[in-house]
Amino acid sequence: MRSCPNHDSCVDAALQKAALICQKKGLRFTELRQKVLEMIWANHGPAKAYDILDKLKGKETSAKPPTVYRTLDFLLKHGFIHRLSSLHAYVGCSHPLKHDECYFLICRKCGEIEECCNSKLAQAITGTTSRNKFKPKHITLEIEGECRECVKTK
Amino acid sequence: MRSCPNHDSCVDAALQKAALICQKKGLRFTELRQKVLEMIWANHGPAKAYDILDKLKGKETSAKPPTVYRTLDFLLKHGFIHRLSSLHAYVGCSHPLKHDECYFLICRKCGEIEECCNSKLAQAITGTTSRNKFKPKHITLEIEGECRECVKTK
DNA sequence: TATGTTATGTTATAATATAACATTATATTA
DNA sequence: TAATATAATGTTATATTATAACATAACATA
Repeated sequence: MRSCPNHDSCVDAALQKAALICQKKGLRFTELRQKVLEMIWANHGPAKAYDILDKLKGKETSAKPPTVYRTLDFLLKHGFIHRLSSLHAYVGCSHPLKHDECYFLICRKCGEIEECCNSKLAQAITGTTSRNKFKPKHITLEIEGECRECVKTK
Repeated sequence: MRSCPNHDSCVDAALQKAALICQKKGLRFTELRQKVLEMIWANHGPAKAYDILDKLKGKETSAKPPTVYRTLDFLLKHGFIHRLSSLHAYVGCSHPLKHDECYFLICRKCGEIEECCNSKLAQAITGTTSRNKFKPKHITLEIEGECRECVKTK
């Protein structure tokens, strides 16, 4: 992980945050959900549903696609992860509860994904939609390219 | 089509534009490519690959998935259509050649898609990426919600 | 402990997309 | 114009992503 020298603490933080939020909201943070969230947080890159499935199978269970997709739905619904449409993949959310709309910088080279929550950008989007009298419900903004580090090491 | 009183001319314009560009660039605008582009332009909503496939089959051919996907690739590559990641669908581009990055307002209710090329928005995105020293290669911005018309007719 | 609710298991299949190789059509140039 | 190269399409097979539908198990609450 380029951005985090101690990734374990990164994962722990995410899991603890999720546990806390679940507690507050009266949601059940089951072992399965924990495991899947942890797998997604295994790195800051995109996690694919069927890779998660394979890992789950490896661990013990007779996991099947619905096992994974239902768990992903739960995690998505409560803002613990995001779905990256352009990649058919999922990534952990670093600030669940704060806000819904997140934008992503996706590095083609190292695969790292940076969440990027920029108020100017948010404003520009709102500006566009309101000028069009369009009522936004969900925004997908995924910017694919080369990250800071990878640009350096051409 | 809410936005175009005479949609036929809309389709014709798109096809003519494409034909012209192909000619200039020395690309072959084959019958298949024309047909597929026309099908995508059949409305201003998202066109799905397998729906196109079905229509093609209906027409005559022994069309198969690669037939469609290869044609879509061609149309995408040369900017005649856009892919909407969040919908697994494709939509005609109303100004091929002008620029690469287009943003989309996707109406949940009527399904209409508006291309929306806003320089402020483009600037905001560039601002964000450059602040992050991120070199963007491809931008996916899809805003799902309710369009002007559908908001009215609640 | 009975009951409703939520979560998970299970089977099957739908929907989206590509790999790999064969054939046909077109363009080029000898 | 025939030979050759290139681009387009045909064909078979399969990979990848995702959901429907129904069964069972776990948990929360009365």
